[in-house]
Amino acid sequence: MDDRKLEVLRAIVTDFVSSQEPVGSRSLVERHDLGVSPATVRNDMAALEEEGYITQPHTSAGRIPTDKGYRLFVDRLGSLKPLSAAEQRAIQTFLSGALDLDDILLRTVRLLAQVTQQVAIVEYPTLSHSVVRHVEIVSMSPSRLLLILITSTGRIEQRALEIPEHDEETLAELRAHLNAATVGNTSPQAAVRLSKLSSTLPPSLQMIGQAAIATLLEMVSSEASGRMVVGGMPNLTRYGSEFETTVKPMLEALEEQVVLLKLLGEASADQVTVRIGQENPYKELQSTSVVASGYGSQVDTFATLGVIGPTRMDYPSTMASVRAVARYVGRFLSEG
Amino acid sequence: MDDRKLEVLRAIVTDFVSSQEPVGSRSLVERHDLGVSPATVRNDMAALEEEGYITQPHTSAGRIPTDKGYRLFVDRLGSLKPLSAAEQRAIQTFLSGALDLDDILLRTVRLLAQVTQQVAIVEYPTLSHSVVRHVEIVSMSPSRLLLILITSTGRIEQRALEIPEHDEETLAELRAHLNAATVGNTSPQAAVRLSKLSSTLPPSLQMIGQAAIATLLEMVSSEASGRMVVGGMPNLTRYGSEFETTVKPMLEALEEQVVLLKLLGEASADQVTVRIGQENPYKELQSTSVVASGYGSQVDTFATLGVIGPTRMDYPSTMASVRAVARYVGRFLSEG
DNA sequence: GTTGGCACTCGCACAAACAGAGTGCCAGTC
DNA sequence: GACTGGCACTCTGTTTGTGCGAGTGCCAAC
Repeated sequence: MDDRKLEVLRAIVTDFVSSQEPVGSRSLVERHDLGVSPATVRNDMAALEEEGYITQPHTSAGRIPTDKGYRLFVDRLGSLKPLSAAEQRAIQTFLSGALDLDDILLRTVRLLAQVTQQVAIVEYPTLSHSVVRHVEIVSMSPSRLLLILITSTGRIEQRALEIPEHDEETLAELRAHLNAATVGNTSPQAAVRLSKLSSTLPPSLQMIGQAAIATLLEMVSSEASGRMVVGGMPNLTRYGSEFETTVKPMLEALEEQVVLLKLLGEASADQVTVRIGQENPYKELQSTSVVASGYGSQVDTFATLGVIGPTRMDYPSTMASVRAVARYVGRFLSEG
Repeated sequence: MDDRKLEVLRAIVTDFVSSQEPVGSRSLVERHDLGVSPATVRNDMAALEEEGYITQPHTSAGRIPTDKGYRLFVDRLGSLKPLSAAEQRAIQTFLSGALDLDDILLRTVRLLAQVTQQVAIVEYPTLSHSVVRHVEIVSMSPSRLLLILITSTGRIEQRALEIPEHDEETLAELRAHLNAATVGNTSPQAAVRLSKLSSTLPPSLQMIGQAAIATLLEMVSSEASGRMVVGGMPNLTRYGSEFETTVKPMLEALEEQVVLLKLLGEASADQVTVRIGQENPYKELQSTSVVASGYGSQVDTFATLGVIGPTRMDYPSTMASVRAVARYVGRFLSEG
């Protein structure tokens, strides 16, 4: 593809993103040193439109990028825009003094929303990549237990359990068994060992033990129920005009964890993925894009975080911010 | 105050709530059996406006209620509208099969949002009214502990703690002490007993113990950090027109836990409170109302739940729904 | 106290006219 | 062959003007 045509596309994308209005040939040459006349640009535009990278909302209006155009822009033209000094400083310091995992993720999502000026989403670290630290059994009432699972990333999972009857000694014994089987293991390992434990339990523990193990297995392998935090909702008001097409479907998606999870998708740490418009799996979200990245330690990916916004977003900046935050949080959580 | 004038006010409020348009004297007599002519109604309207209960957006438009008008309506005219059979059924069944506290509250907030068609908020049960069930200490790394507090309402509070060094035995001993001091006590009681414990710890536990007790005290008395769940955000799209005045400030409030807490205020169980327009503590939310109710057992109020929406909402229905849901959840949690 | 009538006031919807921005195409130039 | 200036054309958003309808306030009559 022609070099100048690419340059024109880049110019169109950046101008449209900043102005939100269709951009015409005249203003294009005025604002960018293309070294050619508007007429020439018009020819290039016609070609770009022919190939499906841009389109015009109506005859005799300027051009706006199509999803395909954005895609090309992101793939071939999008040098990540370096963060400002202030942003870098913010990212370096936003976690200092964080209390617990909840707090860390809350701060993360806020920061991400703030620097990108969009809606941010942070997934809780998934269990499968973390190591079981402790299993606790607590008696809530004569007929009710609470099983608690604590992992190396600080995540805590709880589940109630109905049980016919029990005494403290039995519970202590069971607790010891469960911990012996799981602590220090990753979730998949723990699952295997729990299954084995099930058949080797002393008779006195059979009743309660089986139920507890079943529940614990569920918890350990409950990847699907990945919790998440959302922030930056007020930024939605910046898209005032496109209420129906953008804001409404987005709010609906944000309400449904499952949808969100699917949207974020899976990404290994340090790799920023972009889903543009109809590339993403829900047709209601055709006019929104998702910029996501995995985060984690050098060896593991804990989970995913990202932002969601209108297709016409500032991809270079957003991608840079997402990557920077993901890296920092990953490192922070690995150390802790 | 004149009986008929009250009746006129009621008619104006209900009509305006359902149509969202200023209501005039003619349509008023057409839709309500007032038994008088439009001219008479006009006189009453003039009086009502004089007294500040209604106002007209511009000369020669119909009237709309003022906050004061809504207040009078709620106080003196608002017979709670009974729930539909479908709603009652929904409320009776929405909690069946709930897994844990998180799940219960999530379902609650969804239900509330659905039946009221507005944004719903549910506060987590506060610690002060619940009883400590268990305290757990988990070693996360050589220099790091995780303190976990479990209460009778199923709420779990966690906090990380930096510690110089420690071995398992010491921890076990400390755990025993902490549990002995707190289990079975309400938060305030536990706080007192923890303070006492602090001075009677064996020397071997002094170092770690002091730090742990300090942290635990914080957790036990951390009323302020009441967590909450929000749901029904998509309902915000129904106020499309009043973006700036209603939706934006609402989104901003929803992002800030502290603001939300203050908005919900405190209410004892089984008492529905309504804050209309500028009655609530944030001037940005002048055009929104909050309908809230405490929920809990017969003896205790656990926390508050409610909905937030535009001042022109259907108060009778909303209040009825909030009350019904609050009652049901309160009962459910008391039994569990 | 209530009612019918009437003059008056606005806001809003609709239409027509207009200005501006942008395009596509063509003929001329380097 | 690629680029440019010019020109006719198209379309939208805005402005301006007009008429309609809903609603009010007031007054005289019942």
